[in-house]
Amino acid sequence: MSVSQNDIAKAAGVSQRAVSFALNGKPNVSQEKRDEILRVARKLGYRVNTSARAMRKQSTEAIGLLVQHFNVGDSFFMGINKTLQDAGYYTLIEQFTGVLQLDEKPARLVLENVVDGLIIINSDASLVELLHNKFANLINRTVWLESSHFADFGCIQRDEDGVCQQAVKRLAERGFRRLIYIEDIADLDVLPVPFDGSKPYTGGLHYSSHQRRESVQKYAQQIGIEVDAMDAHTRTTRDGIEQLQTLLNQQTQTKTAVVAYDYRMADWCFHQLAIKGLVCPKDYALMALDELRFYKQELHWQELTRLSFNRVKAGQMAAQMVLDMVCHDAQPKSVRIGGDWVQGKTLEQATD
Amino acid sequence: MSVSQNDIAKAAGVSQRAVSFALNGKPNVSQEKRDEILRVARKLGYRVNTSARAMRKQSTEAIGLLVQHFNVGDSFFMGINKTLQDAGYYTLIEQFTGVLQLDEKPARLVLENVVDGLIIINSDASLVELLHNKFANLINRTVWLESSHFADFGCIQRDEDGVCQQAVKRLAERGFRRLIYIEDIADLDVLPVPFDGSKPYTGGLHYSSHQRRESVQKYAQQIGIEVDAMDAHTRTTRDGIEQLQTLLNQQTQTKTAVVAYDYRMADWCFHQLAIKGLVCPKDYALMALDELRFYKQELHWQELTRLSFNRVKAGQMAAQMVLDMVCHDAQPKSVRIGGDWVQGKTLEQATD
DNA sequence: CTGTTAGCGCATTCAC
DNA sequence: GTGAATGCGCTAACAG
Repeated sequence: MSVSQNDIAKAAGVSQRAVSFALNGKPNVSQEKRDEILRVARKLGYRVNTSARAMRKQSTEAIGLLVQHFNVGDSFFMGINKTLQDAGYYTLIEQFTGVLQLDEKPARLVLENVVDGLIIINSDASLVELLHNKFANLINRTVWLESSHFADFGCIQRDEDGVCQQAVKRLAERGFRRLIYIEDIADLDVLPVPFDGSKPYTGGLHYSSHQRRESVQKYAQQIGIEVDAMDAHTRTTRDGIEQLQTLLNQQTQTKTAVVAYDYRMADWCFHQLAIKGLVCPKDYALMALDELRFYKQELHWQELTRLSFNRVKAGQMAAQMVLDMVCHDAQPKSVRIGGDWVQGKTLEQATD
Repeated sequence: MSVSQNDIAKAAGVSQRAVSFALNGKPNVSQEKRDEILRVARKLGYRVNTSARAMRKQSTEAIGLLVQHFNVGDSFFMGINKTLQDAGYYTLIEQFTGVLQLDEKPARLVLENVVDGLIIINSDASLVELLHNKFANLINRTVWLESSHFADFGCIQRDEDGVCQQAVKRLAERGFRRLIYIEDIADLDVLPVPFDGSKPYTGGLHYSSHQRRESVQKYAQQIGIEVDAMDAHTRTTRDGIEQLQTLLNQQTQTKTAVVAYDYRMADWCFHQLAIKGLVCPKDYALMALDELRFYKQELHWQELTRLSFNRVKAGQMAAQMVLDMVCHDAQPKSVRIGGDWVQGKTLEQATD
């Protein structure tokens, strides 16, 4: 069996209170007793019982992470976990698919008093309602990271609009007068089934899908730049590339750039066009509105011009925000985070 | 404050024992009392206090996930979390960098009695020693997933050797008599620093880096196929592509295929060679030994011939294994999991 | 400055 | 079939 504070107290010939105080670095224990207690504790291999402490303190010192899917979360996770670790908090992670139901397993995180606070990544509106209706006590201890929900406090989003504005502005500066905006809004109902037979993510489209297209068009129009927007549907059909090729062939004298929704979309364009014999940047210019990468250097394709969103930092911010809520009952203001411009060779006239 | 079983007992006019028994579906409570208790519990919005239960049951019903980095874990996470959820267990996640020290934050997971079992992903030998020396009680409740450690039980690895054998065999069948094996063993000391200023992963090379090269060479040699092995160093220098191009140009009459360590390496080859004007599969054949993707369809590059490792399933196996250990004191046999051959257009003579 | 003691919420044993 | 009583390991109020 594991050794308790009581065991230490007996072994060291002191009271259990002294042990608790010594272990937690509190005053009112003489230095010699403190030293002796720590010595014995180490010798006996004492380890706190987190459950007991949590019960007593009415706080689990754990933060829950509710995610729709894991495949975009890695950089967020790193930032979040690092910050929580440093603050002495545990990270409890739970995946839910689509709309979270109260009777589902992932809901235990909020149902069973296991977390002091919550970080919710990539959620849609349904979860907001659920939390507001059923868990009002949690709502001001919840941070919404990259979720469609954006209220006065507790929300962190990438500044989609600002990023698009920056992209259009930079392209205009480089003389581009026509943009082909390409994204990949999959029809969620017809997505193929993953390996394990489970349902694919059906929580609705990420809000950025609409936002980026709209914002690019808006800012391009303001400066008088022409935009052709298209949807590649790479996950359901395979014919997007012909459409893109046709659009590129319409390129007359007007300098044209392909603006991809994100790194993957750009990747797909590059690959598919290469198969068709079109080489970037010789035959066309290309940039991505989002990078979706962990370490900067992990994007092998350093030639890609892109707006990179620092998700590690965003994760750190989210964790700090939830800690402020939990520890100081604060209501930290919501923020939108901009993107970092990374100039690569896939854009002609690289002048900076 | 939150409502306890005692509150329910008072409200329903029964004893607390009855409440506990009713809520946990145990016998020795009359049906009418049971119904009434459940009704009251629902009305009052009762939620279990996980800490109290854990303390009483001497088991937290939580499994810890110790990871070196998050960026390869997504598919593992999905499988693991799903299986643990279904079994009613929580998933506690903690990242550690390089060699885990006892006085470091991530070690709290094992230090503080917060988990019933452990899944360790991508660890090197140092952690094995640590656990054996200091936490003998945890060692037979630990599953090593994709870690360099491979003992009699509790280990799950991709069958590196078998996968390479399969790759060589299939390439031989298709008439390839020369292979260029390419990988990317970065010099870890000179890796650029990530966004956040933190140290990059320095836990040593993943064992597969050595294994794949060796196995490919071994099996090729057995059949009399020539192998040129090279290291691209894409993360530190940029000149790997010239070497690859040179090797490809040496292609005389012998049918040659490029065998990439993983999807990313293949991706890099494809991109860089495209920039040089070399198109796949016209100018060269290409395959990857590992896919590293979440959903099958998420690899936009469906043309890539690859050996795909089902990490979601591996994650499920890992979770099941740790549950068997925790719940039934079992010592499940270690396993090596093979790869699935996915035939794409990047390999000529696709005949199956 | 130190020891005693009372719960935190739950599962379970024991007497009835 | 049921209620009273116990203790898990810990923190903190209280008394000495």
